[in-house]
Amino acid sequence: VPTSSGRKKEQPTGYHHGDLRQALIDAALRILAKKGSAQLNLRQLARQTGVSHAAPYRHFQDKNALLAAVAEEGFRKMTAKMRALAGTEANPVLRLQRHGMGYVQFATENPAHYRVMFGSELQQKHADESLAAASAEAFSVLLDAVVACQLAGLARPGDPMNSALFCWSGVHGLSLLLIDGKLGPCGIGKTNTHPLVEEITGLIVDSLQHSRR
Amino acid sequence: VPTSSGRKKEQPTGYHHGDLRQALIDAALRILAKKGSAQLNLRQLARQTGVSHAAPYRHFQDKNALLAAVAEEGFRKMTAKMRALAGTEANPVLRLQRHGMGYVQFATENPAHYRVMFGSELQQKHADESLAAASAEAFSVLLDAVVACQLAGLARPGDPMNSALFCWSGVHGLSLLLIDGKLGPCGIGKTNTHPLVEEITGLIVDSLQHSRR
DNA sequence: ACCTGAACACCGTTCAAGT
DNA sequence: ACCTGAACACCGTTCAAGT
Repeated sequence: VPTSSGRKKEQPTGYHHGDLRQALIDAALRILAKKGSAQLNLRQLARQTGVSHAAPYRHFQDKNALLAAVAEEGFRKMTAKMRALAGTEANPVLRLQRHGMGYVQFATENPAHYRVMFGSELQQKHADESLAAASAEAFSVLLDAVVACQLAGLARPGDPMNSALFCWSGVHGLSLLLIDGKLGPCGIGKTNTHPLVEEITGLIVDSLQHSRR
Repeated sequence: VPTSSGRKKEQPTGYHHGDLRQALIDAALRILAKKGSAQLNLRQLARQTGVSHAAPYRHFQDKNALLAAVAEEGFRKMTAKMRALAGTEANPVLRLQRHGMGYVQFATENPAHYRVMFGSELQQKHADESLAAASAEAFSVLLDAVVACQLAGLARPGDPMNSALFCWSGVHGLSLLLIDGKLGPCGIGKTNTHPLVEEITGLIVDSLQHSRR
């Protein structure tokens, strides 16, 4: 059975939406941005989308499936941001740092969305295949960058997995501390990123070079 | 007004409990350990404690206040574990690493509890003073250990805050990746800690020494 | 195929009333 | 002081019925 047939563009049947599924996801992102995950519920989503509270069940098995779709979109956007911030930078160490800064930037710009991606509202994350794939692709950006550093002799050799996980731990922890406001106010200016972000991501990538282990 | 009068030992009045407040917290911890935070609700807690569903409101303003108390107890236990794992170790760098391992160990042994401490179920964490104090004390363990490293010339000088936050980011991120199973099965054996934990906490403390910044 | 309306079980919270 | 029972608003989910 095709698991996601007709997912991208549903026929505009003359019913309320050509793509209620995407409309629900968009509404969820709006709620997350404005109110937070505590206010996110299917009935409210249905109301905002102009359908009955039972309609979402035509597109999602349950609330958890909706959350999984929201998380999946988050991973795609985060991956794009990580790649965008690296731009055309040639130095592999700096590329890795820019990926990390992109990661943190996505998290601090979309705190509630980020929380859905990693928090416990969303149950059994591993059960959703396409969510797992989107998450793996984000990680692969870090992993590939670490390998590039190794090839250039700018990171300790050996299994790149550990080094990449170390980087992920660092940016993940940093993001959450920023979101929780443990490191002071999160949004300093509009486009400016927090000065600590550059410093700490720098510490992270540096430690890949200098480690004695 | 005393904010928490008679908090430790309430008089056994002959009513259902000498200390319903603590009984509710204990019941919450039991649910978190066995079922996860999704199953944690006041009515179930009241049922398990043998009181009506309205009784908890005599001791907690709302569900959020109960979660704050649960989180606070988590920070105390985590602080104790961080101190315990350092034991009588003399080397300040190794002490710092042991603190980090204790942090991760608490998180992986009590994943749902840890999630309440840092997740978004609990709203406005900063509003609860005694929760903020318990959280700050846990952080101070790391901070003090970093200062000790600096005094011994084993960590770069300068504001120890950044270095401590870097360490916290690392163990926080590592804990969550482990809890989410991104680094393979979490509980390898009963008392054995994951081999990656020692390695990555080692990387973290090492980077405090070797950083060029 | 897609959506509606009623219905069920459940939860957070409040409040008058009980001991 | 501490607890109970009824009550209200709300949510997730299901299902027969509509177009």
